[in-house]
Amino acid sequence: MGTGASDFERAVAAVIDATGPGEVVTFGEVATEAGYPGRARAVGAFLAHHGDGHPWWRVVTASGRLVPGGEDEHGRRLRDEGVEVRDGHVRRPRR
DNA sequence: TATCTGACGATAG
DNA sequence: CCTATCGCCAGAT
Repeated sequence: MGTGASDFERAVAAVIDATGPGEVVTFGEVATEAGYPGRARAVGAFLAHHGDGHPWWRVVTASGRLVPGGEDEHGRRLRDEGVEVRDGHVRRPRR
């Protein structure tokens, strides 16, 4: 076994799992931090299918936009950690 | 193998 | 703030 998850998924999961409460990161940031710059979409795909078990709610788009279709739950989770959420979007983590 | 889709990113209008 | 377009990659069909 060793072939289950790819290095990409493993690295991405590690970065997301390394985030702390109240901390917000973007998909592109996670990809870059994981060592795979430009794979922001792959990060989203990973969370969409394997996000369970990881603090996926701490990951938002580069514009601070929350998960489309799950803004209510996403925003609720972030607010629960002390993150300022405004109308389905969080204060831009990147300026 | 080709094509489509999508929890992305950036730029342009 | 919005849509449109292009570039990017992984998984599904």
